[in-house]
Amino acid sequence: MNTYLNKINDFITRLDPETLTALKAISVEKNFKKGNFLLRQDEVSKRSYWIEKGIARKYYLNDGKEITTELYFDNDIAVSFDSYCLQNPSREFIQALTDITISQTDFSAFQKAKQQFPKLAILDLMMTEYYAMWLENRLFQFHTMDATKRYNKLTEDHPHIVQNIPLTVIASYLGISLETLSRIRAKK
Amino acid sequence: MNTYLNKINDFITRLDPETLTALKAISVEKNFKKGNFLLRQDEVSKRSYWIEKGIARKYYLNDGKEITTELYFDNDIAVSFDSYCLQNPSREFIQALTDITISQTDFSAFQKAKQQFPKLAILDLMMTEYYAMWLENRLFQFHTMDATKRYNKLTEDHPHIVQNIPLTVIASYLGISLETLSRIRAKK
DNA sequence: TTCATTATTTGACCTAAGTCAAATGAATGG
DNA sequence: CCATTCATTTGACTTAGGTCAAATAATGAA
Repeated sequence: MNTYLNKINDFITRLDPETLTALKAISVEKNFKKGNFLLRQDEVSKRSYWIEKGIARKYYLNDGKEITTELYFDNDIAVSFDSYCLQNPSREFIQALTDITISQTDFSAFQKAKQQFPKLAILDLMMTEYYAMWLENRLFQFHTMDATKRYNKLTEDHPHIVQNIPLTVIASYLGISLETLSRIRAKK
Repeated sequence: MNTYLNKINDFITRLDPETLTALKAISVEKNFKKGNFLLRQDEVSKRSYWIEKGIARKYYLNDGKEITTELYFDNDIAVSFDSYCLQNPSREFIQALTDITISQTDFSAFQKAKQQFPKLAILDLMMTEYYAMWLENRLFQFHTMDATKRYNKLTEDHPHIVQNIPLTVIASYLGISLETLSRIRAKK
């Protein structure tokens, strides 16, 4: 999987100067304080966020309970995907879990740029493919691993996670209750 | 969601003749008998399958148990996604559940065609976006609905499903045991 | 038809994880 | 430095859904 991220990075670094300039022209750097929202429920996701530094998450509410669908670290792209694609109101929130720096790219400007610079369409495709594979893998983990295994896998993949993120968030990301997570951790 | 499928169809019908010809040139129609495999585990997914008529499914084995990850009907695209993108051996099987007719498109030919006809890259992007949204929705259903609700939703979305597909397949698609599915059906 | 094989149902019991409630620990503003 | 609020743990109990085993359909080939 990481192989594919490298491929994407290679692709970006090898872009011709014009395309690269066009991409930079539609991106802006911004900062958010811990706890603040990059996107709220019911807003239309008009931009994507490249996380330069810090941690963020995406979540939605179900029966008043938060379900965290994704955690973002350095170099991840944060976006409420269906809201971004369809330009519909989002059911998800995107929130900074630490102070963060992001580079945001405007949706409609990117749409136009893709027409003019076909390589940007290819880039968009590769990133979307990466996200789809990530989603497949997440489904796979839910189907084949119990709560303990999922937790172990997560801490293995992101050892720094526990230091920085409240357990409530981790539990909801793993699809288990806070209490169950606490018990899993107690066993070790 | 269906809105997006319409958008994709519109896009295809409005393609310029050259692009359309290029697309058709790399596609071939084929037939498979019920029970036969379009793709087996460990094979590399070198082509995508547009289902013209019939039903198919994608599944993998876990502890000797089948987990069905997707059901395909008319006009769906069947592909082992990560195997197709990365050209790695597939962990999934794709199998005809009825006699089916498909139109298959070669991976590497499509890659080349995308370079020459940028609109094909856009088309690929739209289809991939659709698949990612579908995956998000499937995850959403697993997180927010219990077995009964998932079954009701499935029969609602695909009323013809029960007539044609063995319950074992439906159960594994819903992520429940055959016995649980049987009990859910008995209640109604 | 009939037998054999496969699909589905039903019953009895088990288990991972959830819920509710209360206790303890940590962190932060005043 | 205390008090209040938030985060985490622990305990007791419940539950959705799984497992294993056996009983019925249903299907299909000879």
